[in-house]
Amino acid sequence: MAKKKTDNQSEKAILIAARKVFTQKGYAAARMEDIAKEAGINRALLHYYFRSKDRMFDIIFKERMNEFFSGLAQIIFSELSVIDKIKAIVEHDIDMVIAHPELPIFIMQELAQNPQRMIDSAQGAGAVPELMMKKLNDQIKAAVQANRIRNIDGAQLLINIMSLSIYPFIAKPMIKTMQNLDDTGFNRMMLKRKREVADFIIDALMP
Amino acid sequence: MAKKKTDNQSEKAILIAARKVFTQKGYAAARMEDIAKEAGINRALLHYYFRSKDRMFDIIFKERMNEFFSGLAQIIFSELSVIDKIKAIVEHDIDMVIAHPELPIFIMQELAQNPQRMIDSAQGAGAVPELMMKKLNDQIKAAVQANRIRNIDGAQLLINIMSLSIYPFIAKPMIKTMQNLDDTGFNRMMLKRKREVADFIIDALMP
DNA sequence: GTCTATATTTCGATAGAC
DNA sequence: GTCTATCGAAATATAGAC
Repeated sequence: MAKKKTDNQSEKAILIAARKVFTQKGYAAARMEDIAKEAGINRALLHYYFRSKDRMFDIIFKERMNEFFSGLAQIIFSELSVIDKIKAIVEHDIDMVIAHPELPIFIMQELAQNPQRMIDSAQGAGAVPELMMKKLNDQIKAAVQANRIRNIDGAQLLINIMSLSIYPFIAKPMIKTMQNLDDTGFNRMMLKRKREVADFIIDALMP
Repeated sequence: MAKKKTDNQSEKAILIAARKVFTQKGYAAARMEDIAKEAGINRALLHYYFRSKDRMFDIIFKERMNEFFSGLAQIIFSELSVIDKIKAIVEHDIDMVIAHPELPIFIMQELAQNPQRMIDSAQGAGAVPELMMKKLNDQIKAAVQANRIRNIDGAQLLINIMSLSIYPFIAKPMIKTMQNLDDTGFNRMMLKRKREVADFIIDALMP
């Protein structure tokens, strides 16, 4: 039963393989042959299921964009305090990139090649980005008025949180070399960093 | 005199073009034809001067790596105070990425594809990374003892500075869309951010 | 040194048998 | 649905004229 049909097993295997290869190598360097081999099937089948490399890439890219951004909105719209949201976003982002280390470079590299993808994606999300920023800024304003934190622009705060959480994984080869770490050591450092990043941001916001 | 020789004008034009095309598109997506067209010459000349795409890329990549890292060492080894070094690194990094916005993604993407490049480069620099970190950590220790700043690991501090300065440029398409900015607006925001990032870091370090 | 023409290889895509 | 074989386009690299 390694052959024939019924089951959409091959399609699933292809999607898993495509996700891996595209994410690791990027669109331009990814080869249909790589994906087929990774999926354990023939190149022709890729076209049977997905017609072209471009269409396959579109599917994978949208999926990965969603993976990258969806957690953030959920936390922002939750009822946590500002401080707890900072902690939650750092926790979420670092966990995400430990689980998917190549995701940030993949997303950012492909967005740089085709920024329109970001605009399309934002429109697909309706007014979510605007609502998110409003929710966050309102909450910051309240906390500032109660003298719980210093004033800061919500957008800048988000950029700071994501920078501190995600950039180290983008610069991973650099950090591993300079700190003389292997993959295990790097991940251990990043797990420890969760706490340090949250504290660092919170310290900077204390009045 | 648009033709014939003597002058190494063509070689220079090719290097400039290669730098631009490789940095914007990355190795895999860059085409020899793109580079030739950008340089205003024929594809065959690229091979005459540089033999292959790989050799050309090596030259450009090393050059750009150096461009990316050289400023940092200079500041670390200077005689500025810790606080002034933080300001100087932020200033330097943000200026650098405003001048060369595609540099960080280029470096990080290609390093991810071939981490060995980082190791080679670090060896080429001798013991510079180690010396750099020692110098910084000693200076931090002294400042902590004098109660001028809180304790922090030098490596973590450097990661934080570079994250806050460089990541926004890696995430540029994302930020432009979410903040509804054009390129001018984005750069204006980043220039303003110089001060904010330095303050943010320094606030987090105040005892 | 520079160009045109062409060789060579690689890759995405399709045809057709099973 | 899956495979083998092959087409045709694109991309790197080289040969050879000027």
